[in-house]
Parts: sequence; C-alpha cells; structure tokens
Amino acid sequence: MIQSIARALDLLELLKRPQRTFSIAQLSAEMELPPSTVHRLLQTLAEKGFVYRDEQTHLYQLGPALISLGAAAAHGQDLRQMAGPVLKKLSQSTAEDAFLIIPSGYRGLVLCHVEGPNNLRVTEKFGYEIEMHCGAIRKALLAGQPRSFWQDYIHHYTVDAVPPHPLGSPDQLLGELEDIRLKGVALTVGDYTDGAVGIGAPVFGPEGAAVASIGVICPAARVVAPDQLKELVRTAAAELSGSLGGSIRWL
Amino acid sequence: MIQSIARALDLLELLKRPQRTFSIAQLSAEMELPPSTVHRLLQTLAEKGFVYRDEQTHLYQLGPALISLGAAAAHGQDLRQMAGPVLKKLSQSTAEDAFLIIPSGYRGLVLCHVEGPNNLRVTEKFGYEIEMHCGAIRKALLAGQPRSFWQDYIHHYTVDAVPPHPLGSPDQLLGELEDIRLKGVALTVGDYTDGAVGIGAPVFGPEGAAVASIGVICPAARVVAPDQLKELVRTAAAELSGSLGGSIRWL
DNA sequence: GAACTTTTTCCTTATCGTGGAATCATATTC
DNA sequence: GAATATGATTCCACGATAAGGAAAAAGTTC
Repeated sequence: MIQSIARALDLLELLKRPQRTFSIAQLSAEMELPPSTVHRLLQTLAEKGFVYRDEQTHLYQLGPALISLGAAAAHGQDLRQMAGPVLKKLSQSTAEDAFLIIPSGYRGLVLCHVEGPNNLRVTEKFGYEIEMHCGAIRKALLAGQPRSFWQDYIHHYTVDAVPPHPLGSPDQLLGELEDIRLKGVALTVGDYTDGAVGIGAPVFGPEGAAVASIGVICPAARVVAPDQLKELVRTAAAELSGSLGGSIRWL
Repeated sequence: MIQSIARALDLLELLKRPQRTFSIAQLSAEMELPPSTVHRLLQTLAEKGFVYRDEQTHLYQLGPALISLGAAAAHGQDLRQMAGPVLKKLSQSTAEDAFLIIPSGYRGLVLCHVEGPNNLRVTEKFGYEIEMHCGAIRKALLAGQPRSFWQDYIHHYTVDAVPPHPLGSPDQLLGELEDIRLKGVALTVGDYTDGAVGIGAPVFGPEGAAVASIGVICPAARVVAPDQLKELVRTAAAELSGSLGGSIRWL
C-alpha cells in the first residue's frame, strides 16, 4: 500500500464530512500529520481538481472532478439498472420510500431511492453512507455477508475504530444477524432514526454473498401490517436476486 | 506535485471512460507505466474502495467510495441550491431542457439538469463532462473566463493534448469567444450534437470570472424564435449571477 | 502596529516508491 | 490435453522522492 496515496484518499474521506470546508491546520490535526505534509497532499489533489481550494479563505473542500467520477461510478452499476423497476414496484405496493443499499467498505451506501406517495417520510439521499449495523436495510446487507465478514466487521469497529453510531454488544449483533439470515428479512424500530420502522432484505449475487440489500423505511405510525411489509420486501429482494443470476460483476 | 498520487488520480480518470472495465495490461499501456507500478497503484486504490477489482476476471472499475464522495461534492455546492429555481423557471418558459454547467479543469460538467415537457429532447446526464469548447453552454462558460484562461486552454489542447472533439482553428474560437462575451449569450447549431441547437450564457461570480453557465438545448426543428430564447437564457443567467452576489465560494 | 496563528517554502535525510526481472496463474492454440 | 503465450503478481536492489522539521511569508486579531 502506497503511503502517500492512502493519505490522500483518507484526506478526501475527511473532507466528505458535513462541515464541508476545512483548513490545513484542522486537517493536519485530524490526520496527525505535519501541516507541510498535508499541504503537499492537498496541492496535488487540487491540481487534479479533486479538491477545491478557496483562494480567499484558503479553505479546502471536495472538488468538481469527484462529481463526474461519482456519477460514472454509479452509472457503471449493472445493479442500478436492474434494481430500478423492482424498487418502483416495491414503493408502490408498500406506499413507502424504497431503497437499494450497496456495500462501501464497512458501510452501506444508498445507490437508489424511490419516493413513496406520502409527505411524511424518512429519507436518505443518493450516496448517503453509514455503518452497516445501522437500520434494517443495512443490517440485512451485513447479515447477507459471509460470517467471516461479521467477525472482521466487529473487530474493525471494536478494536481499530469506534463507529460514530454505537455498535452495541457483539453477541447481540451476531444474534440479530443470524436471525435475519434465517428469516431472510430484517425489521427494526427506531434503530437508527427515532420513530422510524425499517424493513430490509439481502439481495444475493451468484457467489452466495449479498451484493446489496433492498427495503423500505416508514414512519412508525403508518405501520399497521408489518408482516405484510416484510413479505413484500422479501419477495422484492428475491426477485432482484433472481434477475442477477450469475451475471453480476459488482461486489 | 506528488508523483504517486498524480498517477493514481490519472488512473481514476482513465477508468471513467465508457468501457468501464479495464485490465492492468491496458491501463499500463495507456499510462505508459510498467504493469507492476500500475498494479501497486490499483492495489492501494482498491484497498480504500476507490476502485473495484473483480476477483474472477481481474478487471478493474471505479469503486463505490467514489459514489458517496461525488454525491458529497455535488451536495456541497451552494451554487446547486441557488440554481434550482432559476433552472426550473427557464425550462418552463422555454419548454426545453435546461442545464447548469460548472468548470472541471478544462472541461464543463453538468451539475443540474431540469427536463422540459417534450419527449423529443437532447439530454446530458448529471456529471457528464466534456471539453469546454463543445456546445453553446460550455462555450459560454469558456467565454466567461479571463482571457488568459483562453490562451491556456488553446495551448493545452493544441500542444499538450489532443481533445477527443475537434477544437477548430484557435483564431476562430477566440473570435467566437469575444463575440459571446460581447453579447452575453451563445447560440450554436449542431456544434456538438447534430440537429441540436444550444443556447448558453455565463453566470458570473463576484470575482468577475464565470463560475458556471446556464442554458438550454433544443432539437433544431423546434426553434422558431431564437432571439426570444436567447433573451430568456440571458436573463436567467443574469438573475443567477445577481443572486450569487459576493457570497459564492465555489469556483 | 505588534503578536499571534496559519500557510507556504525550503532543505536534508532516509524512507519508500519505482520498475526490471522472475514467478505464477490463466487463457489460448494446436 | 499438452504447449505456448499472455497477463497478473511477487520480489528485490537502487535511487528518486516523499517526508517532516524549521524558517519564512502571509494573514488575522487585538
């Protein structure tokens, strides 16, 4: 692993945070690197348009080159094309917002989002990315991974890093995951967002591991027939898994 | 400029091309670097999720980490928020697809796109990025840059690099740019897309240079009153320039 | 206007990235 | 199915080049 590149990419991940604009001093503190090193890294990133440097304030933020790269990365997803109709159908049959989540490292990322008919809704925008143990849809994604991945996951977030959102006890999480895997669907109440009910199911690729997960998030007040929702989500996931049938090349 | 980082970022730009999946051999040929070096670069990028490596075919493509970064970069755009209403109004008053283009290095990138009411349309997706001399909207963006930038631009694409889309004669381009700057609006017929008419105008930030450009693209058959369209585009650009008034921090 | 903070440049050191060559895996051809 | 070719991966010795301390410059605050 090339040190300078790893540092540059970490820097980009730092710049992704909601604060949006950052000084060299702050970045240097957070990266635990001397300012001169951070300066040099940013200079290279700026040269290529990956970060934008405000000439007045000397603050840095993510640059325009990333927009087209991100669009190209999302566009190049076979999965995205195939999921469209399934998501649309799911949001219609449930009358809720439907989501497709894909893995991004140890986190789950919103690749598609289809809005339901109601005004009161729980929403996550395209590209939104949080830990995989947060919420039903991401938990389903995690549950669909090989068990060795579960161990890595727990190890990563208990030893190497502390997640922004609490992990809870490893044993409890493992229990939940086994349960989801058994039932093929996850339902959580207020797990990540208060007052929200999430229902998610893993989408399996030909290699046996989950390549994505699909599901809906609803305001708790609107959930009257949870079992019916679970069934709709599970069949949607099964449909998508089926249509992938051996051809998916992405995760 | 740090060599390894610059190479890694160039690699990402290469992977952006429509081919989507690439072998090390091909990348190594195109980068004019030994395969071992390319391999090492890709390894680091893959580790961080910036590229995805297919375990079966050993082909590489853009990775999921870029999706969330791209979304964050686009999201962090004040410009995008402000342009929304203006674009919507423009697409309604012209009954055509309206676009907001921002600079990305020497290219122009679609930051927003509002669809018009007709089925026959000329469309460019969010994130689409081509040379700044292509089409009226991007030409307006180029025309709004300082004249020194024009020189850099021409130099870049005549000496350093050959653009995928022909540049034409430098003198003719300079003439067009002066004309656009004078009139405040650009109109092209079949400049980049056959059978399409583009109309674009620069959006100026407080520093005097164009920070974006705004415009519409229409099938030629539908253009009956070009002068009216030009006026609508110009006033839309002026409105957006006005509302930026000294507060924009992005390009 | 002075004192402080932050950014930027400079320079020396040894780290670490580089690329050639060898090895291994995979596809292709006969 | 063996042989060959193509491409991916590993290894290693060399030397280019990141790295980070320190100093200078720029900007900010009181």
